Amino acid sequence: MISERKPAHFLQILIREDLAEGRVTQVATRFPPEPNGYLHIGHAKSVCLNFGLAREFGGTCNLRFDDTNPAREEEEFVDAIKRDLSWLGFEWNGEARYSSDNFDQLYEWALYLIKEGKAYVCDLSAEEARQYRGTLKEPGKNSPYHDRSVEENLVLFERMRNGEMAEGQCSLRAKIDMAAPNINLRDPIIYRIKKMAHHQTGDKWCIYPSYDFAHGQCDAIEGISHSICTLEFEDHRPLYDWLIENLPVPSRPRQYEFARLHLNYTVVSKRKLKQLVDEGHVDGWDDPRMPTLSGLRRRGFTPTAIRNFCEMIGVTRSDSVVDVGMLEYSIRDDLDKNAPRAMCVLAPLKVTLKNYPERQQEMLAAPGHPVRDDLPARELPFTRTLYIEKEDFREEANKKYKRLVLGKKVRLRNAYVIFAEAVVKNDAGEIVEVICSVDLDSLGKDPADGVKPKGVIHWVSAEKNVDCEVRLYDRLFNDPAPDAGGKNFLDCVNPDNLQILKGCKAEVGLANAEPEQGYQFERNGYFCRDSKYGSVETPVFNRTIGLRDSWAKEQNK
RNA sequence: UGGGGCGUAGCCAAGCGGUAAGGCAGCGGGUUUUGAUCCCGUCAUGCGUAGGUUCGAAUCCUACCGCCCCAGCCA
Repeated sequence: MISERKPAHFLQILIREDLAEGRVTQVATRFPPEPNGYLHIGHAKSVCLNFGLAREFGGTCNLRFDDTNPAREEEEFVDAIKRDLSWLGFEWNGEARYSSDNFDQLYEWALYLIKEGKAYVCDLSAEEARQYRGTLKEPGKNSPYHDRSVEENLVLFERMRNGEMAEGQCSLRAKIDMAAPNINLRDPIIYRIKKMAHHQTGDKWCIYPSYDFAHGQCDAIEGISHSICTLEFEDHRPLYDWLIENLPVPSRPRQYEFARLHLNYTVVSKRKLKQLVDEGHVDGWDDPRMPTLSGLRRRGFTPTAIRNFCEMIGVTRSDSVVDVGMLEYSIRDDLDKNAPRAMCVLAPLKVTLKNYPERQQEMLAAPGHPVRDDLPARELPFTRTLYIEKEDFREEANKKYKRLVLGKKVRLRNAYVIFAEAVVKNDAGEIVEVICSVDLDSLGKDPADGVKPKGVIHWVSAEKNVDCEVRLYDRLFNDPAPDAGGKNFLDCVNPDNLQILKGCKAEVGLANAEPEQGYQFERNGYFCRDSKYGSVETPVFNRTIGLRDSWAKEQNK
C-alpha cells in the first residue's frame, strides 16, 4: 500500500477536538438499528462509521436495538442483524442492548417531567393534535389539556400505564412551545398507548416511549459520547438537547448527523425491498440481486470489499448519489487480490485434439493465483477432448479477435498451444465441434517456430469436469434513479437481471467449493457457490461481478 | 422572510485567505499464458450565480439561485 493517508472527515476532526479540549475523555458510539428489517448497504455505512470511529479513537461501540415500537419489530430481525454485523467484521461492546432495557427508567423520567410541570397528558386525538400543531408556516396553539395540574397528570399517566385508557385516547406530551418554528418542539408526544406485547418486554407495558424520548436518554444511560445519526434527524437535535437538559440523566451525549448513502441503480427503502420480495421480483431478502447484506453475502461480496467501499465514499453532510460502479470496483479489487483462480466454461464447445491419444490423461499444474504463491496450486486433467467457450472460436475473424480461429492457433491457459484444423457442424449448420492439433512441445514455453499465439483461452477437460449451473446477474434496475419522484420503481426493474446457464463445465477442483468462497473464473468474472441452490453433484455458482471488459467496450464502439 | 441543512469534474471527495489532493469512471500508451491485474500518462484557468473586501478568494462579506429534510401517537 502506497496510498497516502486519507484526509480526516468532519466527525474525525470533531472528535479529535473533543478529545484535545477535554470535552470527551472516552469515545463511545453506538449502532442503533430498529429490529424491523434486514441490514442493507446503507446501514453498512453507518456501521463502518460508528464502529470505525470507536476503533480509531480507542473507544467502544454498542449495539442497541431501538425497539420502542412493538408494532413494527420482531425477534427474527434481531438475530439477522447480529449475524450481519459479525459477518461484516465488527464486535460490539458487551452484550447487545435494547432501548427496552430502559423502559423502567424512561417511565421514571416521564414522571419526573410531569412533576416538573414539563409534561402533560393530552386527550386530543391524533387528528386533533395535528390541527393544533399548526403547519410549517403557521404556529400551533396550546392543547386544551396543556395546563392540567401535576397531580391530575400523574393520575392520568398512571391510568395510561395501567391499561385503563384505549389506544389513541390520550398521550403524554412534553411541554415545550407550540409556536416553535421547529415543529419537533411543538409539545412532542413522548409516550403513547399500544396495547400489544413487545418482543423483549412481553406484556409488561401498554405504553411505549417515542423515539425522541428514548433515544437520547438511552445514549445518556450507556454513556455514549457521540450519537451519530443521519441528516433527517437534524431537526430533532433541539428536542434531543432539551430532554437531556431537563432530565437528571447520568451523562450528556451529543448528536451529530451525516448524509445517508444513496446508490444509483439501487433502492434501499424497506418498503420497496419488501415489495420486491413479496411480489416475487426476487427470491427473498437474501436474493443475490438484493442490496441487503445477506444478499450481497450470498452474491459473493466480501466484508472487506464492503468496508473498503464505505471508506472510499467518505462521510459528509451533503446529499449525494454514489455510483454503484464504486461498489463494483471494491469487490473486484478485493477478489482480484484474494480469490483463487479457476476455469469454467459457460457455453461449452467441444474440441478434439486429433494427435492426442485417446484414453490418455495427464495432470497439468496451474497456479492458484498469478501473484499470490500462498494460494495452493491446482491440478488440471488434460485429455483428448476438451471444452472451450463457444464465443472463443470463429471460422474467420480479423486480427483484433485474439482467440481460436480456423487455420490459426491459440494458447490454452495453463496448457498447450492448439491449432484449429476443421469444424464439425450439425444439420442446422451450427458448429458442434472443432478438430484441432496440439503442439505438445508448447507447455510452459513458446512454440518451436517462435510464433507466439496472440490469444489465450480457458478450457476444461470434456472427460473430467464438474457439471454446474451458473447464474449471471445484472443490475436489478436499469434506471439510475428508480426511486426518483414520479415513477414507479417496479417499472425500472431490469428484465434481464438474471441469466441462468445450465450445463456449464468447471474444473474438477470446484466440486469442493464452499459458499462465500470467491473464485475468479478466469476471463469470466468472480463467482461463488450458491448457499441455497444446487446439489453436491451439480453446484450452482453465482457471478458476483464480471471482470472489467475492454474487449466488450471495444466492440461496442 | 416558517425552520433546518447542502451546493468543488460524469460520480464520490479533500481544501478552512497564498494560487484546485485523492479515488471511481473515461481517454491514450506499456507489460502480461486472464482482452483481467499491474504500470505510465491524461482528465476543473475552475469551486451554484452576481457583486464586494483583499496584493491575493473555493475559502471572508452581501444578495440571489438550486437541491434536500420537517406538519406519525414511525424510526
